[in-house]
Amino acid sequence: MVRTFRGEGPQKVDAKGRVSIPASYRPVLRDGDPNWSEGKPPEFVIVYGDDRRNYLECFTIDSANDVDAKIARLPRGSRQRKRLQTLFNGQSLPATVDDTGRIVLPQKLREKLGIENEAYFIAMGDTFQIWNPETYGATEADDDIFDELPEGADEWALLDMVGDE
Amino acid sequence: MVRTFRGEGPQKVDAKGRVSIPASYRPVLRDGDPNWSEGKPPEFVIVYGDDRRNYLECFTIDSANDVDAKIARLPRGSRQRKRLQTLFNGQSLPATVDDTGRIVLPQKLREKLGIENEAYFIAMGDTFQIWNPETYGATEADDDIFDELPEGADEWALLDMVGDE
DNA sequence: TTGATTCCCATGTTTTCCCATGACATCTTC
DNA sequence: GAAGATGTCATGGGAAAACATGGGAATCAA
Repeated sequence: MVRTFRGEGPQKVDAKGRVSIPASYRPVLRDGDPNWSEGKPPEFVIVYGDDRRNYLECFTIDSANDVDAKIARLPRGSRQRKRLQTLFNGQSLPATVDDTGRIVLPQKLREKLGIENEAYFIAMGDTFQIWNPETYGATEADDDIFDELPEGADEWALLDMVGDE
Repeated sequence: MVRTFRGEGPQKVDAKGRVSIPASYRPVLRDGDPNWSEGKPPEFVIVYGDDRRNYLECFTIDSANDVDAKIARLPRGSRQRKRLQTLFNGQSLPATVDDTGRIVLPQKLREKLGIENEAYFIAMGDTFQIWNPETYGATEADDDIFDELPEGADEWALLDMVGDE
């Protein structure tokens, strides 16, 4: 079973909003879709959020279900639950990978991100993100936690902040 | 089986009160209607409540049955039970999706919400809501728990308030 | 009978589907 | 090991289907 997205890179977006999903993500999407079977197109979930969020976050069906289950454990009517449902159920949409490995980014989302003819994909563990290439460059450059590490430390130092189990 | 509504957006309401149900909700409504079969129009339940409630909450037949079952477990004659029955059985009505994917919002409900020619749909897990677009904008804007999160945190931080099992 | 409700048909637009092509990379086969 | 064969991938274009929305006639209800 494959469950972690890996890799990053730019991808062309055509006039209809179609984008190829990086080939290495596709098996992960398939495996993460409990309804998938040979011949059917894999489905997944795109979370776009409100205007503070300038990228798309993509979940396999399985991980989306996990999140939904977690949300469902919050007290009904609580503000957290409402907010999370707005984000995760409202400001999101189901997507389908077609048989050539593409998805369609609806115009609404392309406008939101300012994407015209290129999108930047980056793997993020059990999700992946889609950015406007320019936004991605800018945001990453000026918000890098690595810059805050002590001189000489390398990124793995961040891992030591996790307790083993 | 599809069970989670996803997506949001405005939808035109015509002079007769007709509104298109967002296409992505339709399969969920169908799957949630145990009586549905090819060719029949899917049914669901609209809860409108009293004047404290300024939106409509829509349930699939299945989830409406779940709610009814839960209510039935409350002590007969208890105030909670009475209140919930009033809301859920009394201040609600059955609805049918026609073959073009629309429903009719009765005039009474349009007046209650102040809806004239547009309605705002938003998915909320196993239900979806219908708002007057202005009311929705206003309510969301001034009650956002996200504004209270620490600088740099994103919405998922809200999820951490849930215990894992 | 008069307004409201339902049903049927119409239309412009958006999405989806199906087919096609060119770039690579790999595998074959002599 | 070189020319071709094969496969995957990214990308494009046109046709077909789905969708959102309107309008009118038929039906219903009070």
